[in-house]
Amino acid sequence: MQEHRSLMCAIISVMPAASIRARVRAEMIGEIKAVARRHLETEGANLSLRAVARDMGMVSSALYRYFASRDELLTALILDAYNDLGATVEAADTAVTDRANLRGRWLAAARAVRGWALAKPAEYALLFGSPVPGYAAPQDTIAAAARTSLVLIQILADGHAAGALAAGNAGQVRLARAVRADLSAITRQVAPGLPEELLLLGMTGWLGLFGTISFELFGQLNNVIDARAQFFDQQMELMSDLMGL
Amino acid sequence: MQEHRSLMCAIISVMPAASIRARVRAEMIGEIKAVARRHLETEGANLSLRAVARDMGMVSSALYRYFASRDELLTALILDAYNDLGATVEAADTAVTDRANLRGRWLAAARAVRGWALAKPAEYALLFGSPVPGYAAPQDTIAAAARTSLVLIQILADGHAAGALAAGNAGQVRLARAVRADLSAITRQVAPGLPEELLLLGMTGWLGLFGTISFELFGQLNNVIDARAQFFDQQMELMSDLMGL
DNA sequence: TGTACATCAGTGAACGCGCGTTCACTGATGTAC
DNA sequence: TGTACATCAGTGAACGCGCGTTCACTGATGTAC
Repeated sequence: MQEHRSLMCAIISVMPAASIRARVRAEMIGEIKAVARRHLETEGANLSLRAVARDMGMVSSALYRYFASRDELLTALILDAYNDLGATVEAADTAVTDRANLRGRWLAAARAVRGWALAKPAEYALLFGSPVPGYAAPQDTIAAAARTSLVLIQILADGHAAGALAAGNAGQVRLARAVRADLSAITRQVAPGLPEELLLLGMTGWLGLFGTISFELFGQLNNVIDARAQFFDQQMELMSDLMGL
Repeated sequence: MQEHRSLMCAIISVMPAASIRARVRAEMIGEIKAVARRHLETEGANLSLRAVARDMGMVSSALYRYFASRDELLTALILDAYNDLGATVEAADTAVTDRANLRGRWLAAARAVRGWALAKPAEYALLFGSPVPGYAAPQDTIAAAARTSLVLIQILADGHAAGALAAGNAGQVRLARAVRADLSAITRQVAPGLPEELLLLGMTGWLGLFGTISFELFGQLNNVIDARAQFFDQQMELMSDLMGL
């Protein structure tokens, strides 16, 4: 963040006057979102424009120079959060140098999701918690939302291409026709050639991953499991076995 | 509900005068909660006492004769919801006459959870969605919250007692010490003798169950899976295999 | 059986606060000649 | 290089609405003698 800001200053100093205003504007938008994110932490999705403005030492109407409405600000936050999570998980996967180590990549990605969620619980809740009443997510968020899942699908696809997943549980899956149709619509778009049976197992892992994190964050593991990190790892190992990674 | 009410009238008619007031009071409380539940549907957890009062044709301050605060009403709703879900799942399990049909019992229980969630999405979100900001669930809810999980644990325990789960995946689980401690604290209380490895698999099923439903209800399956019911069944079959049911 | 009293449900006004959004405005910054 | 104009950020007041909670009160219902 700090570096980001000084980098911006450097950029500004070499830019023509015309874009300074644009640059400052971009920084303002960033700052508003940062303050709003802090508010999410305590208030949940009941984000108050006035409170954000107050924290920035501005009058509430000034925010309308940057966002046309409260919903638009919320959308920006959601989009950022999806991208932030996606980038984090992509980085975690990429950091595993042995690309053939599928289990290692899965575990790294899964732990990255959990780490991000624990670090930014309010944003996690915004993405994966109960829908905000009266708010409808626009189409723009779909691509950003997909980034995280694509990492997992890529791991499966890599394994399949290398023939490493032949011995997994995929052979035992009997797919219902309608489910196969849904799944093949996905593979067609993002991983041609990936068997639907394998993708089903991948979704099991995906659901188990987010299910475990949601239960931890939303309090369902209170008084049940204390060794959270180890429990999570244990569950992810099981998912890994299931997928044949 | 209709029957319930006429039953109450019958009861009232044979009761001493003193308890009529108490009876009416109980009915009032029930009606307030019913209206509040309807409001949850559209407003999420941002429940407004004034709106509830308005819908009942009362002045908002009148509600304070029945609930000391908004939080107390919320708590009552949460408690009711946990018990309602618990009773529904218990009934679904009990309805499977062949008690040795573990897979059938698991699927029946799982489908009951999903059916309840789809029928009462707002209440599901209240229990399993993002925590309500500023609201802390009191201890009273713990027992009610456990009812649903107990059904699943009982299925595992029955299977274990019958020796039916010996061939499952439990043998391959290597438990971390701290996780084993957490799990054995649970078995000691509710299912003595149940191996911790088996309970871990049970929790995987539990997490997969709620993870799948949450993703469906909270919109994460939009544009991904259309054949919801069949997809759910497919996932639950996989969980069933995993647990060895 | 009848009367005095206590209990309780519900009222209506008020307190003190919050919110999103609009609008006419002031001044500073950037643009074009 | 200097000046007239356009753009834009931010102000402050207002609109019209919401909220939870308290409090003194009225009247009806139940209780005790």
